[in-house]
Amino acid sequence: MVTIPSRRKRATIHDVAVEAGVSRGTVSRVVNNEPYVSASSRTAIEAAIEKVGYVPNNAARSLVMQRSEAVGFIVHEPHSLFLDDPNIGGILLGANTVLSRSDYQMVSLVIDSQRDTDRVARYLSGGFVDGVIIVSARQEDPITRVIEKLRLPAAFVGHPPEQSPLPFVGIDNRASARAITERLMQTGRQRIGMVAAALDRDSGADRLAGFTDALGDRFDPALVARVPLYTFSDGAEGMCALLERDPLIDGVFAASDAVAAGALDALRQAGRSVPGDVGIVGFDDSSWALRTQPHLSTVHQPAFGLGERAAECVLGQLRGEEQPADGILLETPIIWRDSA
Amino acid sequence: MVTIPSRRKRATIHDVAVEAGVSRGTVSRVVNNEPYVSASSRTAIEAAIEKVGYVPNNAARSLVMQRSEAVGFIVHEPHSLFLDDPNIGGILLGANTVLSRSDYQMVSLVIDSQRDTDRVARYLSGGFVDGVIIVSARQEDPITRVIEKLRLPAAFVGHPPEQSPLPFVGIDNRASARAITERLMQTGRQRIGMVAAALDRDSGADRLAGFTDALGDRFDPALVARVPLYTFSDGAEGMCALLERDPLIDGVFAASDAVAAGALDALRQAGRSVPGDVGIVGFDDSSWALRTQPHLSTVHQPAFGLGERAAECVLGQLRGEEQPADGILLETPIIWRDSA
DNA sequence: GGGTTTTCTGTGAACGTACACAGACTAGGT
DNA sequence: ACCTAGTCTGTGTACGTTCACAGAAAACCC
Repeated sequence: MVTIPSRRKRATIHDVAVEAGVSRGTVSRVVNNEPYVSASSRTAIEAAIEKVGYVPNNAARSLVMQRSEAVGFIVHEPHSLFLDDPNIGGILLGANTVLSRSDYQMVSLVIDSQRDTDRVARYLSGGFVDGVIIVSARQEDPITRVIEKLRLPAAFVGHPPEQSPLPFVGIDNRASARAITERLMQTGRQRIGMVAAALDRDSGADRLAGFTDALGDRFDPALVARVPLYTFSDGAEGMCALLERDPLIDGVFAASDAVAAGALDALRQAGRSVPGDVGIVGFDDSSWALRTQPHLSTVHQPAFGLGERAAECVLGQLRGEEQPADGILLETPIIWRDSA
Repeated sequence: MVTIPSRRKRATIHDVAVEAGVSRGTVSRVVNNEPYVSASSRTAIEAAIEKVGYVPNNAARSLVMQRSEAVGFIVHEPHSLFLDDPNIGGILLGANTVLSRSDYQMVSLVIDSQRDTDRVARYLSGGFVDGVIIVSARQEDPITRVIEKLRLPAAFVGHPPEQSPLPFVGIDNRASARAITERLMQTGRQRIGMVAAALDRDSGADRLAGFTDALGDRFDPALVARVPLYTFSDGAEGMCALLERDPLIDGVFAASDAVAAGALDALRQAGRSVPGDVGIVGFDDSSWALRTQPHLSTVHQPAFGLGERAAECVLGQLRGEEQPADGILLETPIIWRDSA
């Protein structure tokens, strides 16, 4: 049998008590900054803590307190999207800011395989977190079932799974898509198409629906190119398809800024000028929008704000406040730049 | 006094035992898949688990087992870099892949303020993780002190803090920078400059040193523009400065792909063609490299591999294997594309 | 000086699990 | 019929905290 090398044994509250010549209770009071401890005991205990190198054991603490002071942040995205999606970082930072203010530790859990899913479900069940923020959940997700079963305080960012009473915070993709498409029409574009992406997800489907809403009678299904992902390369591909179907196209709504950047690249290769020959708008107002030439007109997605609100929602539940049953939708201002 | 709403009490192993008419020990054996339990007990216990909705309590388990089966992944970057840096995502995914394979849960902790630093230090001390991977640590970091004090198995990605015996995995920035600069010279560029960034960090300083190494006698300090960050906008700014100092410049090493993309933009605005008038190379081989026109020649930084190796290093320590005292350096192939 | 309040301290129980141990029962061989 | 080995089960203890409680000591008031 292999012997596991014993890491140096950690000092416990009991060691400190012995060293300082007091009892566990008194040490506990000092550690937790409670009143009713004499100055002499306090200094002795502080010296003892320093001497033996004591750090409290959170596992023991959270066992007896029945809480961990931590909130999970679950990202459930395939590789490529996780790396590319500019929103996730903003959401994460927003959530972390709010949680940090209340002295909660945010722990992010990345799900990247079925094995991950099961392990994260166990992790959540295990009492390592008091609440959870979920970014882009899947339908029929074991994670969602665990949350409901445990009544774990939770908040979804984006759409929550169907039939689920869990709170969420998101944006109105459909209305935003309609609004920016209308602006595109108002600038006099005649033949307006869309590079629609990620139609298997709510955000993708809603953006297409908003586009259709805005065009009304003028909607032409031939002018919609469908691509699988919100990526640069899919954007370029979609744009090529559109140009082939209608060389006279003069307006394009790209389902995201990354898609728009790809489309822009395809337009340049085809020799079209933007915004001269073709006007193009994106969605997200991510860092992509300022990297392109010209800069993208787009819908601002308040990623940081989404993270903040989701965190506040979870903290509210932790404090026992009643949360609005239906979700919160954040504003999505339209940013008008040079690409249309 | 405010009453905290009591969440429904969770079922314990004891509840399951009562429900199934057996003892705690037997339930524990079923839960942990141990032998020596009769078929009848097993089925009764499984039914009882399902009925009472039992999930093991990790806090209790990790208290008694003295380990948590989790590894921390600490990201210590200011906002803007965290969002922009294409490497972090790759490192994270690589680490998660390896940890997942060994059934370890990766928990990422983002440090974004002093308050975060202290809280993360407490978190690590608390026994919530068995090991830790640190991306871009700071000198004089409380985190590093905690790790040394607890003898927590750790691996740094990038340079470890000075004087620290902790293992790390990284790349040889200096040699890589020299190699790509030499390739730039071999293509016949005569007046070669550099947009150097992040000189307050090891990676930035090493890349400049490598550039200097390669040029030898031909090194001209006037042809180095220094900018604070690895960003698109700083790259554009640095390139403008170089063009002003020497309009005849015909080769540029940008300290990162993002910097190179910015420089490319500045060159376009100045009416220079790439690679016709000016050859430009980047560093990282990030998603930036294929988004530019022309695609960037660059140094491939094996982000995913760095994450994998760091995770393997921590797992090795957890298994009690001796680790190489000095760090591991990964290969950085040069990718030759169209920009030079 | 006797009572009351306030401050301070120690002790025992609990949190939910794993593990060692002891004991009971079964099966197989002589 | 006896011993042995293997299978199965229950019990007590430990992990490191927090918290309620009980009591001691000090401070205050008439």
